[in-house]
Amino acid sequence: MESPTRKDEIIQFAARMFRERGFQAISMRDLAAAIHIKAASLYNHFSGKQAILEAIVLPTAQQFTHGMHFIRASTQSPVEQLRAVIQLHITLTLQNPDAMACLNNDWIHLEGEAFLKVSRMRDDYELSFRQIIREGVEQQQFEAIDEEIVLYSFLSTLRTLYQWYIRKKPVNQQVMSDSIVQVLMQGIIHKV
Amino acid sequence: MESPTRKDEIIQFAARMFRERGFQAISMRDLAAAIHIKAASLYNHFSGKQAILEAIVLPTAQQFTHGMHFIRASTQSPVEQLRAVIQLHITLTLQNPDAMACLNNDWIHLEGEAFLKVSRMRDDYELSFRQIIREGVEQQQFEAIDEEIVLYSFLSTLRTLYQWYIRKKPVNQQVMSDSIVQVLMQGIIHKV
DNA sequence: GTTATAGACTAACAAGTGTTAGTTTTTAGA
DNA sequence: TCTAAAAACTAACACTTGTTAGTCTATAAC
Repeated sequence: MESPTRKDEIIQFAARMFRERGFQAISMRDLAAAIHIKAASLYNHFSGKQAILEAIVLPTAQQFTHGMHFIRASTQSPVEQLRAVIQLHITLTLQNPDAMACLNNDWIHLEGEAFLKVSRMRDDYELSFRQIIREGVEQQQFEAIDEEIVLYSFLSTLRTLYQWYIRKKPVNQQVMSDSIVQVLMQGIIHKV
Repeated sequence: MESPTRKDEIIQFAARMFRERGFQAISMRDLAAAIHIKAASLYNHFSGKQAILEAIVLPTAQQFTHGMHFIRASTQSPVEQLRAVIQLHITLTLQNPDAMACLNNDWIHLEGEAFLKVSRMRDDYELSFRQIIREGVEQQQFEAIDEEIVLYSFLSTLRTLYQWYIRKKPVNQQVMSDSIVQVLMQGIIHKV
């Protein structure tokens, strides 16, 4: 009953096309044609275009929520938690870059309950992120810098990872992670 | 002949709406209604929807191109040039945040010559950015870090500035600039 | 072999899309 | 006041959109 083939194939193609041209720019006929199907046949698998978008975005958003909760529940120091968050973004991005793009660019086109759900998850995520930074400053692990700017700088960088990771050839996840951690944490200015 | 009122008003409204919901999600009737006009009347001012998008995106892109050329033509050190680039982004973003959003999110929906033009400008811009970083590393003003990751981290942060600057209340441009420069250049880790 | 089901199909709908043609109104300068 | 240009209008076009209804077909279980 749960043969994962067809439905998942649609999701995968949709994610790729939404990423490349945007949710609004892709019609059900475009999507169907890519799978060599007629548009009406998509409705055997999904209740509509919105349902496809939800099937892409919601699970991805939930992975971030769970990851962040796990990190916050740990006893790690702020520095270690921040490193773990970076690692979380890298892992999820490499795992499904197309879905990451949709989560970042097309979540606004969700409607009704799904939209509210993702909105809340984004808010919660940013809140947790902000708390890690605050604790790091309080414990003097971080400089006394503007929290909002750190949050925004980190999140911007991590959220657009899907646009850039390709340029690193056979992406060595550990090397990449170390580089990002160094740039974000230590800055770029040469020390002494 | 060059009364700037009506045409500019359309551009301004369009930029705001494109920013909020995306170029593809806004119809000519949506845009017209926002100005209390009928859709057909828009064609007295623009040849079409594409022309409106171009009128928003192209001038903004050109401002970046000119700014970068000016910086590269100077005799400043890599550190100073990088600081100037950050300043350029802040200035242009505060000057017209809606247009910045369109340049970042909707330039893909440009067609024909306009698309190619903006594509080239983006490539050139990134190339210059990369050169500044490279020279900084060569002259040992920067750490020996992964150039691509620095480029991507900086550009991601600066390009999404329009999403965040609002949270700083009566935006003091100098204070904001100093904070961003510090976070990006020096990192966040507390030193000794 | 019969049958149930998943998954494809055709045809069509109502609404919305960008755009054009032609016409009327408003505005501003002589 | 008259006139020419700017800018609004109505009406319609050809096409695309998401979606539905109803039907046919292949596959797998019994």
